[in-house]
Amino acid sequence: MTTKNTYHHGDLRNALLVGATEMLAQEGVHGLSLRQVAKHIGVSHNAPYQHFPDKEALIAAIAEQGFIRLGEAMDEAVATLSAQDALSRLGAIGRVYVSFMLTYRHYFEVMFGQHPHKNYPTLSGASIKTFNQLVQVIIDGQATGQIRTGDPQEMAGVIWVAIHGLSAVMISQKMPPQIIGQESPLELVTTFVQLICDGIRV
Amino acid sequence: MTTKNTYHHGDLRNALLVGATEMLAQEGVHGLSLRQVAKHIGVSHNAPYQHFPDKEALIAAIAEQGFIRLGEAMDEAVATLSAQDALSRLGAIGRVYVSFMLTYRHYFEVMFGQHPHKNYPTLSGASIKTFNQLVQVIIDGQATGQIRTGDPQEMAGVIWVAIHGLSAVMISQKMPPQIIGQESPLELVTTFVQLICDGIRV
DNA sequence: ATCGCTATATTGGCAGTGTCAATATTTGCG
DNA sequence: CGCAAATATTGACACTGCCAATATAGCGAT
Repeated sequence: MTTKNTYHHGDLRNALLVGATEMLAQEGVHGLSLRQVAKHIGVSHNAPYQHFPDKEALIAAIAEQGFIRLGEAMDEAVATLSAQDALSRLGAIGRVYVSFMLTYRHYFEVMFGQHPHKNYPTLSGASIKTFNQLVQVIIDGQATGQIRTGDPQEMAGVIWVAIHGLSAVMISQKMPPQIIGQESPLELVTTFVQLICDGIRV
Repeated sequence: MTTKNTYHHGDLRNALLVGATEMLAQEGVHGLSLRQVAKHIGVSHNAPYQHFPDKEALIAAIAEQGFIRLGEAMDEAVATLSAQDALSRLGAIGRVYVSFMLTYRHYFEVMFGQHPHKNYPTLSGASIKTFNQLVQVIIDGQATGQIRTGDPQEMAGVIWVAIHGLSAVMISQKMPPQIIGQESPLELVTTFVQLICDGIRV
């Protein structure tokens, strides 16, 4: 049933994804090895190449899953909050985003990692779809008059980019330590979102 | 003089840094190989280990240089603008930051790349120093009454993090393509900085 | 049922990598 | 001058991604 025969695994592509994600969680993207994943699953070191042309392609597939899961988490966080309360929704999204990245920081590495040039259409499709969820929250907020008029994509962009930057900085642990570690990460997100909403100028 | 003898290069540590930075610019961090750098310089494949315990240590040294150079560029950009004009200064810093990262995107990979755990004190020192330049601009802006009161580090944090996120998104080319490519990158920075200054809320 | 085609998986091999150990060369100090 | 420390070299090992050739399984058409 689950394992039909030694030959012809039957669900190798998925097993590879799961195994690679698991290994990624432990070793990070740097320590992710196709051969190890294959060995862990119990197939030969070349079996993965039937389902992914590259190591990079496997990584892209993991990244795609990451965007999908992030989108689901954002959906959950927003669903419980009224569309009337756009600012709370933004805060909730921010907290979900950061905590997602901090929890599964291997996803972060892979979702925004170093493979910009090549084209993975389904990956970029997933990322766009997730981003559009945030845009929708902005649009709703404008409809209820809580968010000023203006291009919602641009505004969503600012928020996304700021939250993303915050995650990046927290994960890399290389940037302003004055900021990191001062408050709890999630409180920090709330502070940031408020600052973005209110602006900095007097 | 410059090359004394075949043995004992004389300035290997620096030559390694230069060579590795060069190769990084061409191949990216993924394609950076200690052995290739050594060969390019003309030393044996193990010579680097006299000056860097790790490949990671070499990368950390490059990252440190990156922060230093970024700080210098920020200094130049701010120097020509009056302290009275805090908002222009912020815009200028944002543009310098993004254009630095876009121009030397290998630096970006390395400055914020995947080596969070280990400790490289001089690296983190360099990054803090650079960040503090931005904090100073905020403080000046508060002194002249252009920026609202509040913890300058927190405010600098928002800006830094947003600009950093913008760079990250632009480099990874994986996120909202609705945003990227719409305007020129540097115009986009200006827009973003304005949005951050003014806030999003009505 | 069997033939054959295609998808799937395997073995073997290659060039390249980071790093360890042992060795060689040079420099500089007593 | 001599010798220890610093610096560089050679050799080796396990590991990596990926290519080529081979083997096995599944499955529709006859």
